[in-house]
Amino acid sequence: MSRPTSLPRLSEPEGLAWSGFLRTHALLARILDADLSTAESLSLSEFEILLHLSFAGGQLRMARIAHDLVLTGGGVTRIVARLEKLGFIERVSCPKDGRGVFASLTEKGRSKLRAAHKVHVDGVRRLFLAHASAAELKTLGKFFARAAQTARTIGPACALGAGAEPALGARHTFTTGC
Amino acid sequence: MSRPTSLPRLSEPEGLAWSGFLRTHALLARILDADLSTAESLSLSEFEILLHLSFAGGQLRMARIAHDLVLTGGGVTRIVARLEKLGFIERVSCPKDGRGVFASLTEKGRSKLRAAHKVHVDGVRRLFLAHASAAELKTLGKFFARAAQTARTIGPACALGAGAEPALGARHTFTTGC
DNA sequence: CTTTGATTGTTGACGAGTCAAGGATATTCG
DNA sequence: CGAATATCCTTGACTCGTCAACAATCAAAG
Repeated sequence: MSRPTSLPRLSEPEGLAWSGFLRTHALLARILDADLSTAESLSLSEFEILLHLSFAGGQLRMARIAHDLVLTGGGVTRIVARLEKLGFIERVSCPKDGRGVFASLTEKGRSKLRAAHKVHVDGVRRLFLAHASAAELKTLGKFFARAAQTARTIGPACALGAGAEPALGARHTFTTGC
Repeated sequence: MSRPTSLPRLSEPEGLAWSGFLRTHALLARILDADLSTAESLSLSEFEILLHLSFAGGQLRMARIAHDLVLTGGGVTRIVARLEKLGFIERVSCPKDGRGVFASLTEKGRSKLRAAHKVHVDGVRRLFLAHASAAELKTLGKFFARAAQTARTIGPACALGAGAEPALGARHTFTTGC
């Protein structure tokens, strides 16, 4: 009875990889968020926006953040609103495009980020990086890059918002230009 | 200026692996959920509970589901309530333990699961499995197993609910016994 | 038996982010 | 120029799952 009938089953290694992926993500997200929250009163998604801004040189437009972090426009508006109220971010309207709004790291935000980053990196090393050799790490990186790439271009089976991407492949250096 | 000052940075392969992990999960979760929703009107978490029940032989106690799928007790109560209303699951109180409640797959639930499973597996192959060789798949599986294992036993830095696990290591066969 | 302590599942209150609608600005084309 | 169309951000309504409090039950110890 316990045999799940005739499901188009995954092989065992397939199943282990996939379910491991899901469970690991759920566990790590929960733990990292908890660590960050108790240590720095920042949620993981708030932190990730701060971090992403820093990587990009300090400011980024709302839509870009949403795309990069796989969030909704509305979602970003709200997270940024939170961060702004805390003084970690400033909204700066874009001069060249009347519709555009930059989320811009403040000095307070940068210093908060430094503190939070320590906690975060610590957790990532302990929970994630510690389990892979240098070679495995490279494999992981390439694998995820392929998967993410495909997911972004292919999208849902019932295609919705795909098509050739606009302009976010390479450049990730100083994005201060509008 | 664009250099993020003195963050205890991750090396490039480390950063790529970690951020790839996050982004890939976000993308795939979103797509798989959308596919499942439009094709079978089932959310990903609802589907996962159905699937997990099937794997376990048909029924499982609430707490066990919560543990295995990394959810909260309250969360499971609500998802199961939804599935029950749809007729895919039945609540059966546990005879040996007055507090216990089994979530039990109904025939309707099994057939729904079969349909949804097809869609799901299809997506997983296309978006995830397609990007790894057999060898890489094994590496992934082992890596995630180690990570999840550690995450479960170590838990948050500010330890909360860890300790030696109760009894869910091996047995995963016919769990029909109470 | 009874008391104390731990577990189990449910529920109200809430936070987070999605979705869809809407106002504002850009862009394209006639 | 002017109209049609697309993009950007925000907001109200809503869904989902968490958190904390609670009632019920079990387990251990006196």
